[in-house]
Amino acid sequence: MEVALGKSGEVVKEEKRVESSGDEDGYKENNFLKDIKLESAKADREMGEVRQENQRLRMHLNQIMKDYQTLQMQFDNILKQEAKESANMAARTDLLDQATDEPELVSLSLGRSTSSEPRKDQNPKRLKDDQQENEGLALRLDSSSFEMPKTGPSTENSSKSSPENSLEANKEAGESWPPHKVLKTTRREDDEVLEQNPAKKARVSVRVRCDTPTVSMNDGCQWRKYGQKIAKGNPCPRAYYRCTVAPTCPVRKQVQRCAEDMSILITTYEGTHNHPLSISATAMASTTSAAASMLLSGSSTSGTGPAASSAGTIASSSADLQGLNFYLSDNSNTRQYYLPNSSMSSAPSHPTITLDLTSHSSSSTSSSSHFNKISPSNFLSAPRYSSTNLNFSSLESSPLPISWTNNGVLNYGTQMQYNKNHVGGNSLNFGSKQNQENMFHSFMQNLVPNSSPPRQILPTDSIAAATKAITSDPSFQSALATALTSIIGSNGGGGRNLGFQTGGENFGKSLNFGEAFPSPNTNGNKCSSSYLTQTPPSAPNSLPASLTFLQPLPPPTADKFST
DNA sequence: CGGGTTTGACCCGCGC
DNA sequence: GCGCGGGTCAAACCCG
Repeated sequence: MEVALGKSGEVVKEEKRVESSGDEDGYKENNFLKDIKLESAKADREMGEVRQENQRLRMHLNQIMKDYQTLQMQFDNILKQEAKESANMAARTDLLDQATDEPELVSLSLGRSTSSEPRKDQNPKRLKDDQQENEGLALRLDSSSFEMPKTGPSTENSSKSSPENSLEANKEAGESWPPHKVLKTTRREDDEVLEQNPAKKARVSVRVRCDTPTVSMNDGCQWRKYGQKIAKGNPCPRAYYRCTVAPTCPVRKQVQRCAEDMSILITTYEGTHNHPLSISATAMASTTSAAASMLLSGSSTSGTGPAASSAGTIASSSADLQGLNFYLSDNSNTRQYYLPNSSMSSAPSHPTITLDLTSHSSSSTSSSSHFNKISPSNFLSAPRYSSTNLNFSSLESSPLPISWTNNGVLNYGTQMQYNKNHVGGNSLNFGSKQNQENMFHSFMQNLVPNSSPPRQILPTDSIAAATKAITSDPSFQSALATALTSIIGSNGGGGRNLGFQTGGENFGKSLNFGEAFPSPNTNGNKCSSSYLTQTPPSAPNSLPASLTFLQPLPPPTADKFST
């Protein structure tokens, strides 16, 4: 009994305890409810904040969309304007061709050119029109090598306007360089191919200022040196490199220092990469391809009688010329043509474009002067050669006009010139002195189509500011158009590779502005070519459909390339 | 040992 | 036909 009583007593106690505990639970419950209410209120407040933030973001988004549409409209206008002016350019090119009477070789040069490397064009003149087009685009990005996530009307357009796109794959296969061990045995085949496809490969020569004795262009590709030669008239040997990224890659390049100014490094690219490129290599490929397409389109207007099919190329080429300060001159008769300051002539062999990235101040040490004053004999000794030069140099008095802030806003110096004085009125001086190279390099580096997802998400203010700057500044519009056409025109068909069409409809959607436009090269490489930083091989460039302005690429991991 | 560089020889186109 | 010059080959060499 006691036990039972005791037990019952315990039970009672336990019940009381339970009651008391029930009271505690009730208290806790109340507190919990209070907490819930508090948290609910807090959540409401936070939700309100989130809503406000959401609204702000929405407003920002709307603003961005507005800016985007504005930009897109401006881009369309630019394209239309360029289309008009391309007709003028074609007409002038015809005049030029009549004057030169030297078809096929058109050397395009960015900036003044003291080119001491007269090119001997050895291939016969028997070119078919379509082959000319192919040749002209020899250095453009190979679309077949890339996985294009985006397809669309641009594909049709490009395929229509540039039948060479479809031909390029075959051409690639045809002129692919065999591994050097089988070079000899297959050489005849190559010759046959060349005979069948006598279109001379377009060459793009890049002149950069490089004070360091051993540094050469680090353009993102892997090169194997296969020869060296002392060229006549130049004490500096010319080195021959072959692209080794892919064993069958036909791309070759020549590296040589300018005889007149040893600090100037002349790198000549020839051929088309038939493999994915790194981002930095893509930048160079874009640049060179744009120049090549321009060159080709220019040559297509030469006296050899381009087919009507080249008209599209002409248009694209003229578009490429937009915003670039380049010079037309004819070496053969010491004549200068001022398209937007360009010199153009032709020779029977490799069409060559020279991108002169040397600063004007540096060039003043050489015998050549600014291209506005240059005598054709200064850059091409042989009368049969001529060149078209795209000049990124500007007048001496023009300090560095452009800088990018961390906000992604492009700042123009007050002396940024949007020169409309010249015929065609499309010259754009990218500033002078040594910084211009960096500017261009940064510019090019950030024009690299980027397929890799790691992309800086910008503060909307930065985007809006950048967009605003773009939409409001005609100079940058021109520069942007130039950069775009360097990609669009690179495939001669309106950027099929990049997944946007020249109409700009798709373009804007893929245009991203990185958080910061890169500062000039920080890797200590004195070569202006250092902007082409080598990217890790793990970043294959399936050519993206986006044009991305990114933060500076990491410094090159290694510069294997030396002259 | 493999890959890249060096370097003399060779090929080929062009001009005389 | 010959010489010149650019471009390429390939064995030897170098280097990590």
